[in-house]
Amino acid sequence: MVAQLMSMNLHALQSWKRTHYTMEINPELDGKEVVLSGWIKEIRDLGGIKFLILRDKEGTVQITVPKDETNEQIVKMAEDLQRQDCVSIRGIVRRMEKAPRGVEVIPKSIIVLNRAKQPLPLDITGRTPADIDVRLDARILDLVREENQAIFRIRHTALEAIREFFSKNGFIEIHTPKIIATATEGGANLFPVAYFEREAFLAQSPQLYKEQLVIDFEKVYEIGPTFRAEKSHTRRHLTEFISIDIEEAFAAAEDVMQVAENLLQYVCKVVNERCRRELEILKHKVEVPNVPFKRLTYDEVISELKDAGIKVSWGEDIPTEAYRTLGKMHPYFYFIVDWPTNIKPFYIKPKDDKPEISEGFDLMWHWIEIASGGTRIHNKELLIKRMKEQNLNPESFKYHLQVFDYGMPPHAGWAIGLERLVMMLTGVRNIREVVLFPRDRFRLVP
RNA sequence: GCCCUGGUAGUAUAGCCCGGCCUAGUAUAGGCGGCUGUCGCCCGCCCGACCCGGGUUCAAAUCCCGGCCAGGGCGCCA
Repeated sequence: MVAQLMSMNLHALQSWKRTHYTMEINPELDGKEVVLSGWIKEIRDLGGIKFLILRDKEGTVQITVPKDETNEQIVKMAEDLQRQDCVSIRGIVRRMEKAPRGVEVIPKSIIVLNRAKQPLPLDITGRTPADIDVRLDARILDLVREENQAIFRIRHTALEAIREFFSKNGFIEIHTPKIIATATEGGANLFPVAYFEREAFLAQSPQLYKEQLVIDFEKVYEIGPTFRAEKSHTRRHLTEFISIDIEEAFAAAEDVMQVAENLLQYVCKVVNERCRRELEILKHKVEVPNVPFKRLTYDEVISELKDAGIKVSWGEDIPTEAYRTLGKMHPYFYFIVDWPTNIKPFYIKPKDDKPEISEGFDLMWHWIEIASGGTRIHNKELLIKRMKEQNLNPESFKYHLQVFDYGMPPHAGWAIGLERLVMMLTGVRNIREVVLFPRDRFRLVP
């Protein structure tokens, strides 16, 4: 019987066009006929009456089957339904105090569009929680859960807010190549790819392209994938992640730091306003930060750490343990500025009056680095000198360097890791939670 | 690259330290039956597991070695 319905339903689908989403069903529709489509989330059969929870992209609504007032065929079909079956239901809305949200739908007819194989690999209601590894193996089912829907709606809203912000502030969205011929920054490990008869790499950053493009567009931003072949295995690292990059002509570090703090403030505000329900589901609060954020110099950080009993020699990178301590002293957002030049990438500008200090900065959220950037070098000779100091071959940057002969303006920029930002907005503790299909040191599927 | 921890039914766990009482307990999912207002419904019955290989021992889920897989951390970074 099910098979028959499934073959005829394509033909019949026109008359089964959805009239409402679940969340649009309210007590005012009492007595109206509606058509709903979605998936069975939960089933509670009390014998003479059966309750089905139907889920669609907007939420859930209760379908109630009172067996003695429903025709036999519908009762039979309802008996047959299982979690995660895909169905369309035509029924009458009924105002009902005892139902969730004060409303339910009494089915007049049901079609099964597809069945789900039982038992499912994990509990879609989330009451028997599965490990992250199991969940990622069955990610599509995992994403059905309300908490995950909330996470990805927040991620969507954050991206929406980011684009709004950049548009309002005169930035143009760009897309630079992800298949590249040479390392963009040196240092970080790139994934090699077979590019016909040549070797190519997956881009670890749009850095050089976005700098070049300031000649043409002055203020650019890119939201796109970046790849890092680093063997990190932590809750805050991925091998593929989305980087939010900006570059601005005629600007220095302080100018783009202001862009960053204003952007973060705006994103927090928008997510707070537009994602109330999602934040409630996640039991998370987003605090809208005040601007300007604190600006700590590298020297101040070193000295604060020293007072806390952690010794970091000048010119060394700050180890994770030290960041954790620092995060406790400075909850929420703060910048670290005036980094030693030697621990920053070659394109970060040394200070004119004190070249051992750079105009690079990091933006921290508690102990996690959420963005980094700075004023860039726009003088070709200095850039070549810095490449050599970092043991990079200027010859392999020929196409980048030639652009500096075409009137490269002073410029500055930064990059924010989208996933780390979304961790902050959702309160989740594992970065893989905020990516649909995460890639890390060990996970390549699904 | 290095370090730590773990692997028991579809899922999540108890048991492991101190080997035998484990025919491996519980919850949830799944199957069957019952139940007319559930919202983690309830009740009864059923199905279903010790990661793989080797070793120690009269005896191994439990101790030892190796492998595989997973989680977390370091370095590096967003």
